[in-house]
Amino acid sequence: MIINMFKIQMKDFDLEKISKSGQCFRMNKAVGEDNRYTLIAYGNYLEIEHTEDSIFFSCTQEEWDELWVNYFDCGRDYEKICETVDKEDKYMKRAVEYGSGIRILRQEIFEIIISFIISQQNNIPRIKKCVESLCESFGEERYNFRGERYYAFPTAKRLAGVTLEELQNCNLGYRSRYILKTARMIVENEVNLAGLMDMSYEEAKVELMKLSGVGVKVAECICLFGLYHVEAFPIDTHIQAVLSENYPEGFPFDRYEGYAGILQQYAFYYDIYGKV
DNA sequence: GGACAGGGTTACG
DNA sequence: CGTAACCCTGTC
Repeated sequence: MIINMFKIQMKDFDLEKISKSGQCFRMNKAVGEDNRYTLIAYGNYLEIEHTEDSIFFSCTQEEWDELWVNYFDCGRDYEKICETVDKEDKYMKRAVEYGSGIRILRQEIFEIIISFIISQQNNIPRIKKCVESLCESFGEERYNFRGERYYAFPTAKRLAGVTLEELQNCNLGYRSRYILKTARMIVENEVNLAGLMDMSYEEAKVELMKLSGVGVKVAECICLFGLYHVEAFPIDTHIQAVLSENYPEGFPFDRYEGYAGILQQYAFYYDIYGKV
């Protein structure tokens, strides 16, 4: 059915959880297919099918090596990370078990910046709608291997050139102003995206907060999902509730130095979906 | 059907 | 430095 299926075996890889974990907004379950997902990233369209013992990707080995192996963070051992959780930490033990299969994707920086500006005071289904609307309106039109049309995420240059009225058609609410200003700042090189890659987490965070609509929380999300600083630990309303309920003495950041953000992702997922 | 909150940030006082 | 205002939808 799918042309150029590339097959791998990988543990800790659950598309359902990754797609619902609120880190990416363009990965979706294929309609009517339980184990198949579609994804648009870095301008490419990908289908993924999960069978009992293998995962199939609609790409060549070359494309896999060049892009997707890195995108799915295949070089990291998530099991090992989960094993470092304190046995006495019942909450985090449950969270990593419940969220087993979650990975942190290495996504495109500009897409992450805009997506997480949209995410403020917003919920995941609506964020997805907004992002998709933005892509349909301003993203480059392309065709997948099935001959179906899809849209790449808009470039900064394209967004910087639109009017506020045009943006508002995407139902972004008050975030339209932020997005337009941020896109323009990036095009004007007031914040240099390539430069961000070479900065430390703390430096990148400060730099990102120059952008309109980017405060502490959004900057930390961008660092975690767009720059792959897995030490970034964004605290939103969910995580805030988790911390005050389960870590009244404070979260053990020292124990998880350098990768606390990955545990944050498990906790976030568990808090949203794990409650009975 | 109106009120409210949803992965916050900005711009005031 | 605390707090209201900001858009827009889905949900109650």
